[in-house]
Amino acid sequence: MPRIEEFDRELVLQNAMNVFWEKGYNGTSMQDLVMATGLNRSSIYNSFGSKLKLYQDTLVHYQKETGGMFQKALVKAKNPLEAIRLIFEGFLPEIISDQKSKGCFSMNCKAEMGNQDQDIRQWLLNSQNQTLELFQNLIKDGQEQGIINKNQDYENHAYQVFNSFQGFRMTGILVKDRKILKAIIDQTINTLT
Amino acid sequence: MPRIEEFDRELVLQNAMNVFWEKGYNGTSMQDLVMATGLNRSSIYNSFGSKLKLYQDTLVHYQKETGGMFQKALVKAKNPLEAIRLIFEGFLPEIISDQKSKGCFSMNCKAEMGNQDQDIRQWLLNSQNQTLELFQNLIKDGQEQGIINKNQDYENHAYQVFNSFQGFRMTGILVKDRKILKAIIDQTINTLT
DNA sequence: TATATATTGAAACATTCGTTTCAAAAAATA
DNA sequence: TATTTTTTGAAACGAATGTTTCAATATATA
Repeated sequence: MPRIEEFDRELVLQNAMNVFWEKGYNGTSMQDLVMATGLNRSSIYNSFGSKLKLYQDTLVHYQKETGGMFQKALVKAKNPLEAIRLIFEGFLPEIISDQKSKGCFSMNCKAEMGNQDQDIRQWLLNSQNQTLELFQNLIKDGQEQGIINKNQDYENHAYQVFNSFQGFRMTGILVKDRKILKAIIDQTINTLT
Repeated sequence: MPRIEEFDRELVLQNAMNVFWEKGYNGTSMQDLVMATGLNRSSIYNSFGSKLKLYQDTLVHYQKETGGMFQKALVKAKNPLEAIRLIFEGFLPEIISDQKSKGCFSMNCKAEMGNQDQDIRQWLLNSQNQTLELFQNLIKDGQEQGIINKNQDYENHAYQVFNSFQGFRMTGILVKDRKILKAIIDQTINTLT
């Protein structure tokens, strides 16, 4: 009996995400979202509840996207060390071609909303733990294979890589020079070998 | 002849900065600023021009503050390597005691406003260059003194330290464990020795 | 085809936004 | 003390904010 939703939910989330990404949560108006998604105001509220809920949905959408990039790197890599390198390098095209200087959606979210909304804060913590665990597992494997040094235990190594990765995303906002970015990746990998 | 300004300009900037820092530019309303500074609306406009100009003034105020912290580290340090360590460690108290999870004002600004206002973008670039030059000079000195390795030229080393520093400020938003933060600093210093 | 259900479009909601206005108040100079 | 200059307080500005409303529209089932 029900009339079915006409729009492509993932496409709407993609478009909404891009606006939030560029302007931030508070910098984005409902009117911006109406124009970017092509949906009517009432359709947005009917399907997503509120501006904040829609924002949270775009965060999950983003997580899926980046999760896919991580998986690609894991599949392509021949060993754990190369996997970490490929994860970093996977963001190079996005960083360099980012004409609008949107930066990283996740970092932007953390800076703007990490201390404003409890649900978002929890999402950020979960996302952080997921990334840390991924690095931890890779480094543990690498250490067992003798590819990665044991100067530090795998937890500390993982935090260091995580730290460097976050710096990488922030640096990439104003630094677009591939050579410099590559050097930063090299140095991060170097601390593991 | 003129009636003199009654308020302490630096104190007003300090209070305004704290609001912007916690809520972001777009998350802060003029009413927030009136309450935080104790000034009347018209006084704010009369003395600072607009919300955006006031924000820009708080950025400069912040730069003075952090510049002071950097100088303290330089004075206290016995060598360039220790200087870099002290710079990082100088932010530890702020990070750990940051109950509101405000993070780093400069990182927040970069994430939210770096692509929204040309003047702010330019300020961020200047600020970045200043920090990079500081690190470059320290590392060049350290290399000449034989304290810092020559695995990389001083420019690349500086970018790596800068990158790690930005990661440090972002990581510190959700990670408050002193041991972990110390380990991140240690690893950053390690790449230089 | 008739019915039930959900989505859609346009308008309106109260509230808040950043900013302006202007008369009253205050202080330094003459 | 009189004058000049600036700040201050309170109110008001139009525009924009996020959200709600509700009749009209569209569709899958019976």
